[in-house]
Amino acid sequence: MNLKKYTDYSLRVLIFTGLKHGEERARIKEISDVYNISQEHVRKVVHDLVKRGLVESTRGRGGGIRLAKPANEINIGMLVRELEQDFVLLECFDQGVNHCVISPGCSLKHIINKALGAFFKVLEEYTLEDLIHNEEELKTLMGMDTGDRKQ
Amino acid sequence: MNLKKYTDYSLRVLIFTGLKHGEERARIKEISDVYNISQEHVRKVVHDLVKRGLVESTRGRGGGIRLAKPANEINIGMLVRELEQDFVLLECFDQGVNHCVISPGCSLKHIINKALGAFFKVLEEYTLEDLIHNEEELKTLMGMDTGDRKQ
DNA sequence: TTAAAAGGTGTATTTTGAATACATCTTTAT
DNA sequence: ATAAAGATGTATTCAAAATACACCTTTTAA
Repeated sequence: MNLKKYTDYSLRVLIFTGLKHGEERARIKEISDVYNISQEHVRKVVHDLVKRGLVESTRGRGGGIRLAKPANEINIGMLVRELEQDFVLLECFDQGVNHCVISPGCSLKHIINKALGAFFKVLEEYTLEDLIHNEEELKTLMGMDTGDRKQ
Repeated sequence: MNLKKYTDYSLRVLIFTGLKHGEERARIKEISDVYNISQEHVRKVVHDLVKRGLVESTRGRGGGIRLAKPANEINIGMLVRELEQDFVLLECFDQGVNHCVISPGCSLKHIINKALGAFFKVLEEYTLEDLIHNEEELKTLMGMDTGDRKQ
């Protein structure tokens, strides 16, 4: 059982971006440096987040990305749901592939579904804001605490 | 997000086995036939369940497997936990691999862990007995309803 | 007006782990 | 003895994720 690294990266990109305020923008290069993830991956993730309407980007010199909406409107549960798309926890979750004869009378899928629901219910109680509430600590960890990162 | 097929298979093997009573035993061949899973895989799964002490097997003619303890003592949550072993939902779940700089101050892992806890809490409310409560229906679906499957 | 900085996009390759298959051994009832 | 049943280790296949590469477009400051 796992989530995709992609999901992990996306969340981290949002955390980083959420620490920028006003006209400040996060650059792919910065994000790539802070997390030690290749620019290529960050690019992909960012592009995807733009398509989903979670961040907005500006091209060209002085460009970068910033959140497309307030951090407290970005729900973690919904985010993870979107990023992970398919939840085929059991063969029978995917009609069309399923050929388990007992699935019509099998309670397992209901139980697993209920558990999955509980999983997301918890995630849905949080927003990006909860992930960046300790802004100063995070900035320190990222080496953004000096305030002069003009490169 | 997904579970291993292996986990799915294991649960199904247990369901089938749980439908046998008294001195009746389930044979790998039977299980393989009912679910249309190759004997090779069933073999692996069964072997694993034996090692985990969930079923006991008898070799030789007239052999087969049966539950090693009452169905209501086989907890679904514990089972899934065991079968899925590693839950590295985020990079930072695996110290040793993790190199995310913000992990010491990152709330995400706590949230995900809480959600995972909720997932298992639901599963832990059920035992194998709950999965075979509709014994007759399951037997019918499996083509075991005639009562004479002596092959 | 052009060069550099920034993101956009498609495709290719690598890696990993699950899924599957094969071969051969051991045990035991008849 | 032998056939039925499980035990076990290894090898192969396959798919998906992870990663890398190449090149395009937009913007703006010099």
